[in-house]
Amino acid sequence: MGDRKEEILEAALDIFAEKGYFNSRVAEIVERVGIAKGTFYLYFNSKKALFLEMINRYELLIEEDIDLEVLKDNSISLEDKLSQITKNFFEFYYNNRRLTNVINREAVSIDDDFFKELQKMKKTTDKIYREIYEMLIKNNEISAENDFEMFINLYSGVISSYIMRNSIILEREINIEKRSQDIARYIVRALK
Amino acid sequence: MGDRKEEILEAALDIFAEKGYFNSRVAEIVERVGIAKGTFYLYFNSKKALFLEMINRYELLIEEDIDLEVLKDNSISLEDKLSQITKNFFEFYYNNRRLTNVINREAVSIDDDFFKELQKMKKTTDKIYREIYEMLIKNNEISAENDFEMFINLYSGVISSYIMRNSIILEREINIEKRSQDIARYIVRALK
Amino acid sequence: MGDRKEEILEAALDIFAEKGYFNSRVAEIVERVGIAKGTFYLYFNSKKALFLEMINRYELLIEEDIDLEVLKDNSISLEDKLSQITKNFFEFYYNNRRLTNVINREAVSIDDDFFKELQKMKKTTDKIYREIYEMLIKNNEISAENDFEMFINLYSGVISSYIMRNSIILEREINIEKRSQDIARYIVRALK
Amino acid sequence: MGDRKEEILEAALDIFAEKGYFNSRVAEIVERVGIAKGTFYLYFNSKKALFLEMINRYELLIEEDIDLEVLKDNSISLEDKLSQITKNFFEFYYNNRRLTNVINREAVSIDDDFFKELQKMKKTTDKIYREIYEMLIKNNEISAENDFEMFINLYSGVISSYIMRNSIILEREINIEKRSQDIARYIVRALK
DNA sequence: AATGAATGAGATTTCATTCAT
DNA sequence: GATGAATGAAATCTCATTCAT
Repeated sequence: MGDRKEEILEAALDIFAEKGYFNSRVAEIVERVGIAKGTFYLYFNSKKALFLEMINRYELLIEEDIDLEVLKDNSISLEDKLSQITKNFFEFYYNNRRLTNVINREAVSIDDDFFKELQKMKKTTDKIYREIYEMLIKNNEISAENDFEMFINLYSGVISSYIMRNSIILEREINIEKRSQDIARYIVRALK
Repeated sequence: MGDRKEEILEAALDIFAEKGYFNSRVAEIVERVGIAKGTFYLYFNSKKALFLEMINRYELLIEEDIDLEVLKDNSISLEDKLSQITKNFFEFYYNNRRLTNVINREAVSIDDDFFKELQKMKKTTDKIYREIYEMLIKNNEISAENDFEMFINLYSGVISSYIMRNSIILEREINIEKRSQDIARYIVRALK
Repeated sequence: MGDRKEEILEAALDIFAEKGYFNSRVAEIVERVGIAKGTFYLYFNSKKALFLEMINRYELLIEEDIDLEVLKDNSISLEDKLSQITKNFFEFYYNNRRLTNVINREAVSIDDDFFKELQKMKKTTDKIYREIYEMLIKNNEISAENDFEMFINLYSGVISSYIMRNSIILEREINIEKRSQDIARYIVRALK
Repeated sequence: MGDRKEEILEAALDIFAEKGYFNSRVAEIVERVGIAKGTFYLYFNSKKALFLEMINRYELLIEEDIDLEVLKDNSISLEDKLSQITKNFFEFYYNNRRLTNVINREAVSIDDDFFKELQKMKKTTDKIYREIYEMLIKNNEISAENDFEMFINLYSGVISSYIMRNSIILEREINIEKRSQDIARYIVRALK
């Protein structure tokens, strides 16, 4: 069954979230799943391959889950648009918070293969922010004098900051609804 | 001499910056310094102790280098104040960019000792942002309805984002002067 | 059907010839046959048992295929007799060249069970050479002062050398007809 | 000390001679030397690297130990020349009999790195036989109609055969002096 | 203070074999 | 007969750390 693979990924994520990739042992992962060591290698060629697949799936998830349709809706205000997308980001990160943490943590670990996979992911998120930016410019919702670099750092910066500052203590909750509105309001004020 | 210790820290930073803490070997560090393995342990109790000292020193550096005096100067505008402090942050990060990268990277690596050290560092930077925030509130330079959480995420978020997005490719330069002014302007607009 | 067993032996020989016994995996063998791993163990108790059977069959083949009848024919010369037998050896080795290579290669691998099986094979070939030797001595075709040890080393040595020197590059062809005549001529000259 | 490396090579040879390369474990080698596992890897990058070095040293030994000077001495007969060289070969193989066995055994193990190293060795021995062959042809000591391929198979064949037939039971002794003379006599008779 | 050979616990990975279906 | 997922013992190799010199 393909479920066995999912079980391994799930257990690995638990362990990685708890102690980081480098401090996690294949022995612990298989113990948590309740399988033999050899079984692990039926599903993944190596511990590294498992992590690469994890990152890869995360990337696909982002692409799928961040919905930009709202940008095209002319009946709602800029602030509401950004608020909804921000909420979408927060929800995505919240729903995948362990994975988000694991990847953010190990993110720049210098290993050529990780680096490539993470660059791919960066491209994906950059593309999302660029779409938002261009839609806003096109509709004259933000001033054309704001360059993209400024926009992405301001917008993704505040979101990341929320995520990361709160990720260390995972349990600490953010009021997503309110914070999304706040962020949208500030961004609009800053960029209009 | 005490210089020997500095040499080791310097070499370790080179290696950590290049391949991350976990992928770096004590063997490589001592080879770069040109000393024997045993010598390393005359100066540090362990590889981990070296890294903890590195983080600790970084923390002291921040406290020393970020100058908040400008906040008290009533002759200059809010925007200029923030611009100067932002520039101060950028310059600090730029001057210590390898160390900044190394620490950001490994920052959340879950190991109790690292965790404690990094929490201490977080307290230090939080304290700096809090001082800025309170000064601004006290002088009515930003609206009192902005809570600190919002302020720090917005402000430190955009700075971190600039640092991290550009850190991967270290050579890529930011126009610090201009970007500091831009950021200050946006923050003021957002929070006034 | 019994064919299944032959298929496995055939595939195993392919793989052994390509990478040697120790570097060959049961997984590869069954994959080549297109059967499941479990099926392999319906036909052989172990990977080793398969190899032992392979060696055993080779031994039976030699006994069957090397035809010593010509030695009894008084109408042909010593040289022609040896030439025909030599040709017979070469043809046997050529027809079973992968198997010959595999067995020569692993031949002395010290494992008690292999050792026993290979000793049995050595006895078989020694017996053949001894029959040739005794026939030649009996018919006064070679001088009685040549001892068997000398004979077998000279005769089997030159044949083996041809086989092994050319086995590494399997494609390289020997002109069997001519080389058999040459060898016979030299042996006769040397031993008469 | 470099002696430690020699100790490891010596112990490895013992074990390889006893059970073959593939059946030997690094654990056994280090146990025999009386060192820790890690120590092994200070001297050799891998088990394979150790074996490659072993083969390489053997090759250098052959080149050094087989003395062809006698061929140039016009005061002695062809038979005596060959006898002396044959004795030289036998003595070399006898003095290095465990190594000879190990290498012959694993010789054709198909692994690209072994293959390359063994090809190098084959070139070395071929060169020695070719020098002998050409000296003999030049001095008209053997008939020019004998081609090199025939010569090397006949000559190296009988020597190898003696070595290999007796290697299985290592203790069995050959009367080197007598057998060298015999072989020389036969070769001369065969090729004159 | 400095050395560096030696350590050995422990990590990842392999693969012949089993057994419930 | 046939399957193939699962096993787990055992192998190779790593590397932070020690300690006699």
